Amino acid sequence: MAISESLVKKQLVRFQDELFDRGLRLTKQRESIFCMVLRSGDHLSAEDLHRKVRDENRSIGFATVYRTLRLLVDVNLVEVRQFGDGVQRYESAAGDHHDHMVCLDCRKVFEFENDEIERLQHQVAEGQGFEIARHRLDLYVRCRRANCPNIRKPL
Amino acid sequence: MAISESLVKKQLVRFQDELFDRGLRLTKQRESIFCMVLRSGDHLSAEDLHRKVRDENRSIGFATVYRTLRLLVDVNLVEVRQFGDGVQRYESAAGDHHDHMVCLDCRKVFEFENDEIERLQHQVAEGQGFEIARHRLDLYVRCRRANCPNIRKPL
DNA sequence: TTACATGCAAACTCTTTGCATATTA
DNA sequence: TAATATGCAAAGAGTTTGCATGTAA
Repeated sequence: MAISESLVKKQLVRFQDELFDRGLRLTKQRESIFCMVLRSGDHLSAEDLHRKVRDENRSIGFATVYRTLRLLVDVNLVEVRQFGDGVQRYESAAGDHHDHMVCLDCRKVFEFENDEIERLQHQVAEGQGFEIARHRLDLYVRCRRANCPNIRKPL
Repeated sequence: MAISESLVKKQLVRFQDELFDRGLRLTKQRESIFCMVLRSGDHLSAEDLHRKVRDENRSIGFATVYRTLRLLVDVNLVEVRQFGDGVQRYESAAGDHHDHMVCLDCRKVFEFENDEIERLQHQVAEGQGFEIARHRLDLYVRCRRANCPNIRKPL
């Protein structure tokens, strides 16, 4: 989901605070990477992010991208997704919880929320004496629409 | 889920048929690997399977395990699972559809079915003009029970 | 005897780590 | 200046592929 510029600023402040608490620093690279995640509003892989961030900062390395993403995940500002193609994708943790619908043809990712499904999940888990820490619900669909480019190899 | 011996036989026949249709052969290695998936009733990684199958056939190689699993997945006799630890796990496709509950402490995998959740998923997808090809619902839980060994590193 | 299957090792993809250098408080 | 951060390249983990050899119809 896309994010407002004021929320971008808020998130950056939170990142800075988390870093400060750990004796770490908000560098240009870290800011650039986190901003890219926030502004894109998409589900980007480390490679996607590296490519995009290099447009701003020519010499940024893969290792920095991965290290920054791990840092962001550790402080709960970013969440990791995996849609079954062996690549991790990253998304801002700001905003409401949602699940994902992935088009097997064009690989576009749509988000959705359904409180009733959430409620039933908790009911199922509690019925067996468990407490849900987190969950993942991915619907793999075929959009069958004219605007589906269907250009990438199917999942 | 564990599987009856009669179903194991039935599944092997289906495998043989699929192989025959493609001009391929049911070898000792392929039989051994598929039987292990069927009988274990667990969610095993390629490494798990390789280790177990080597007890029967000392010289079996990793490549054969991977190649056989891909073959089985291609003919819809086996399904792939990924619970977020970067390892693919394999499970017989025989038996009813079910979702998974994974304990973050002991990594034990429990299966469950909930028709109402399934129904709502289809409702969500159709509401947006999509048709579900498949889906994945994983609940990550903490069992908090005395019998949870909690010995492996958490996911 | 011809095609398919295997085992081994090498290659591959994605991600992490080691290390010397650069940067920041 | 002392600690953290970076970029590069090398290492890792999991999986796939190339190739010579083995095996089955």
